[in-house]
Amino acid sequence: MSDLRKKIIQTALPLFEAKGFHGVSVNEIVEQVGTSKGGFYHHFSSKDELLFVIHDTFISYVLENAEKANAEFNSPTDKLQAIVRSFVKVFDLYKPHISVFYQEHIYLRPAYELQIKQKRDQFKQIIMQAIEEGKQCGEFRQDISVEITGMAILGMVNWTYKWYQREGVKTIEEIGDIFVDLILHAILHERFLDQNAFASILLSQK
Amino acid sequence: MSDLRKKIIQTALPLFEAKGFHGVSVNEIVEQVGTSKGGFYHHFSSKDELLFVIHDTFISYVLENAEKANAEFNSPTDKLQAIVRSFVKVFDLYKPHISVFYQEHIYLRPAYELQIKQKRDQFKQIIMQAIEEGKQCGEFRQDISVEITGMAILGMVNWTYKWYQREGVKTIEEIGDIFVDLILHAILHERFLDQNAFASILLSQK
DNA sequence: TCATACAGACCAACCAGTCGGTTTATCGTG
DNA sequence: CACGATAAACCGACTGGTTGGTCTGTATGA
Repeated sequence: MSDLRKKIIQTALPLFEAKGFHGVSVNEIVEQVGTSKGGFYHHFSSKDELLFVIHDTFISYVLENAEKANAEFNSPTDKLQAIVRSFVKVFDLYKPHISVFYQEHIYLRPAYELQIKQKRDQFKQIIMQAIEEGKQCGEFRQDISVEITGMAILGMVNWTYKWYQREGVKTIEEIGDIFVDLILHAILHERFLDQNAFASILLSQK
Repeated sequence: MSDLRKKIIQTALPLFEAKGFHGVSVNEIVEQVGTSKGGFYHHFSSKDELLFVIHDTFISYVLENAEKANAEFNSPTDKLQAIVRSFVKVFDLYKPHISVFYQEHIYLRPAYELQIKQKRDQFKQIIMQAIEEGKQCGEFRQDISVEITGMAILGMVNWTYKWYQREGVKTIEEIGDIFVDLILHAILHERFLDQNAFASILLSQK
């Protein structure tokens, strides 16, 4: 990929994050980059395409990782753990992307929106399926709602983009561990919850 | 409050929710309402004020409820339960407000932004304090991080605005119950987690 | 008569996107 | 290596359209 294209994306990202898609004009972007309107529109067909590219790089990465984790592990507990851990890490790598993703998705043109939605739904499906499996094979509690629990987990993790800071007291890995701990305490079947069994499950993944 | 002012807010809300603050022009709003630019600017000093009012009605309501719940109960478990339950209910009452709140807050002018941020921080503080108390008095696990757990709970609940639908299979009260159940399983001290003790805590609130 | 409520033509500012033109890199050929 | 040609990369003045906000005027009710 061309250098200028990369530089435009890198420059636009924090601007969008801070001021929103409509708070930043193309003129402002090209000025910051040190290029021109011509340069911009040589690499992007529209301002919307820039927005789409930002969305897509993030969601593609997340989906890929989730599919890997999903394929690698067998037990639902291990699967869910791996998915959550890798998902949380993304918030360190792609925080600006994610902020833009969740704040500005309304402004995506329908054709773009559709592509993004498909990948997002796939990702959601992977999580829901892991919970469903865990319920059926008895690792998770029988009395949890798959749908609501899935959305609760998604919400808990997704919300990280609102508050996570690289300079904070906890590293992203620590945050991931805490999330996994909370989730497993919340949904694991009682028989796995005594100290030793639980510790061994937690450690099995590290 | 004047009828027209109310009607403008009610009309603008779903428009902002669907198309975003910048996707809806003042002309479009006044056309839908059946009034004129003059009518609009007689009641609002700017388009931004309309955005602020939407933010403020929601966050003020949430904060008020949380303060009530906080004052009414003594044990941290009861407090946290009541706060979460009342918070979740808000997503049924104020869903459009909340969508706008989380999607368009970047576009608030600094002076408005500051007012909103203060109330939001107060609310956050109430939750954090409840968790801290629960830890100290032994109702909650000793090994949880107050900050991260608090943000996890906030995220789980806040994210509801992305998926909750009034016509869905679960009512908002049921969703609230599930959230409380997940949270308490995740953070309650083990000694409260055997079936009977837990059921009694859950029921004590209903 | 006077203030409040509303109407709607109007304006300055801004913005995404275009387009003719210029520079720079690439490469085949003698 | 030199040279010319072809295309890709980039420049920036310009435009058509839209937007938030203003201002003068009118109607209504106390």
